[in-house]
Amino acid sequence: MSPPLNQTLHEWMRVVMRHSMRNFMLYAKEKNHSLAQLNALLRIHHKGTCGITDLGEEMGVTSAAASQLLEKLVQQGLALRTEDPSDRRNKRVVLTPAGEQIVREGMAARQGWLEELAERLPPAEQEQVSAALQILIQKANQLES
Amino acid sequence: MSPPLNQTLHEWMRVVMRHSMRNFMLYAKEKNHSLAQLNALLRIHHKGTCGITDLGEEMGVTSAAASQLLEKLVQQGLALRTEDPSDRRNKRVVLTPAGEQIVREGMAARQGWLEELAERLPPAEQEQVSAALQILIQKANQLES
DNA sequence: CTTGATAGTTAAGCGGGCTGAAATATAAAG
DNA sequence: CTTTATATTTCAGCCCGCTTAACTATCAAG
Repeated sequence: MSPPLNQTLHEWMRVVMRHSMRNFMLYAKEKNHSLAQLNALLRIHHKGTCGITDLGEEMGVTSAAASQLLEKLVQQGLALRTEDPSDRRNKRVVLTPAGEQIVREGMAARQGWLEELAERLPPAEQEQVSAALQILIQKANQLES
Repeated sequence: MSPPLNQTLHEWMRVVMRHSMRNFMLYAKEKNHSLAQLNALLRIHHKGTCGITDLGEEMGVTSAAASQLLEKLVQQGLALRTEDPSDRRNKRVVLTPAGEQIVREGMAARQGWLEELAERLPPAEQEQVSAALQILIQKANQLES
């Protein structure tokens, strides 16, 4: 019998946060991006395409801040701003391939330690862990839609 | 048969990062702490007690930066600096109860969505997930020591 | 006691992100 | 056409964190 899931989750997240936050900040510094920029890339990646105000709300900042942040991303060739033809007040924001690349790298930087860990598990346990995570993933997707 | 663990981990981390990063940044803003400060608290919490230079190395910044950052934490009553009696050049950094509290709150903010998700799983799946995460936790602790 | 190494602090300067307010452009309503 | 609302941008001013470089304090070796 395993400990209650709540307690296990708490402990697990402690481990995850310690590693992934550290790795992510080091990656940001190495690549000369700010955390705010990386977070914005992650948001845009997730939403697919969205307006500037949406983006700001999502990140908890004013639309002015979002606009300025986006400008930096555009200058770096990581994102694109295009007008919405149906209402030219709105802009549509999307990531460039370079922007998508940064998102992928950032993920990899954050989860490298986990993959290393996973490799050292015997196949049976790998199977067990994979099955359990699939449950969580599925439930998360379900709650989001 | 579940998908390969590597692929599952990748997908899982995408979900975790999206939620936990967002929640963490919103928490930081709400409480008027910077991410750098929260990260420092997390580091000190984990190392238990350490010198200023150590802390800087851990975070990937110079010792000057670490010293300044720490000063802010001390002013806010979140950390304490004491001299090492055996070598008074060294300082020992520890968290105050208020500092520990912030760490706990930050974790809670990051994992709230996960707990909500876990509650909606049937008991059998909760058990299955908990068992699998225990495997990962154990392996992580083992790799760290 | 002097020399040199080590740990930490302080100060100046730089760039980044945020806000509030003003400005611009577009759309919708009367 | 005028008015009002919406989406975004620009600007000034602020705070923050980082770095380099200079400085202080302490220790250890000769």
